[in-house]
Amino acid sequence: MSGRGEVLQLEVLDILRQRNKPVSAYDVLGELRKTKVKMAPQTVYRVLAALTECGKIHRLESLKAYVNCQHGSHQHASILSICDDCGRVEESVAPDLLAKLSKVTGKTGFAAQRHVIEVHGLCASCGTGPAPA
Amino acid sequence: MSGRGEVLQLEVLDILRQRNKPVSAYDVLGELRKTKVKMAPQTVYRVLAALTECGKIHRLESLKAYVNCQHGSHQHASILSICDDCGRVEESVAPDLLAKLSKVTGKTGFAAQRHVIEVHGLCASCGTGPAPA
DNA sequence: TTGCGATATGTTATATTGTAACATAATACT
DNA sequence: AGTATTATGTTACAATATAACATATCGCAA
Repeated sequence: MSGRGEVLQLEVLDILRQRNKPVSAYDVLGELRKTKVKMAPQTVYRVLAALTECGKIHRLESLKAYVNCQHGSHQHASILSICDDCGRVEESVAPDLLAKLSKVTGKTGFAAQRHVIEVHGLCASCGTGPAPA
Repeated sequence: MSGRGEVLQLEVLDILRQRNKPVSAYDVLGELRKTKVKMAPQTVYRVLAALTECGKIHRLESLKAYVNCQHGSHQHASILSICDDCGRVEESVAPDLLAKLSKVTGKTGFAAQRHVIEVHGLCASCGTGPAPA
């Protein structure tokens, strides 16, 4: 393993941390291009894949976007709550729920390998006092 | 509500039923274009959105594709098991699990509205005897 | 029944997201 | 050093999705 790409990984991680919201691959690309004009999509996707793989970021399938992992990194699947109003994402961990899920899907002999759990709704701030017009 | 678009809905539903596997919007488009040369993406997406809305089909976010609902139609969120080998999708229903999920994500005051649950893995046929080389 | 507002559908164009394929460079091993 | 292997850079393009506006249909009131 080289150490070249790792600098870029940190840079991308920083971008996600600063935004603290879901960011699309092309947004990341745009950010990177501010300093690296020749940056290509492929490169960004590779970095995002690497970061996702090692659990430092999460991909939000239903938003086609990425967020920084709030726990720094972890292996077990996350439950991601997406506020459809403010866009912020909360991360929950519930191993027992994952186990139950595997059990449910396993009834037919299905062997679960990767869980994608995304919950859309409204976060506490946006749900309670939604500031009427 | 008109009855014009409903014919198209049935046609799309038929395509998904016949394939019995996840189908991309553009695959559906291609199929439709066999008889309707001028069919446009927008139209297909609108039909798919309508069918999804009323629960007759499900969108697989992690595959960017759609499947026919195995139960004909329903309102509660489905748990979709996707076999990464043969591509087939199984559908589970587990209201208690959804309730638990809402409870977990609700700890912070988050109000869940829509659950996206997709499980990748291997189905019974593909997992047990994967036909060695 | 006709006129009009609201809604659905058709059409064109374009935006966004994602990868294939190959060139080049770094690494690791003999 | 020489060479196989893996990572990275680069170009081009494929696949997915939506904006914006035109046209048609419907529901309803005057």
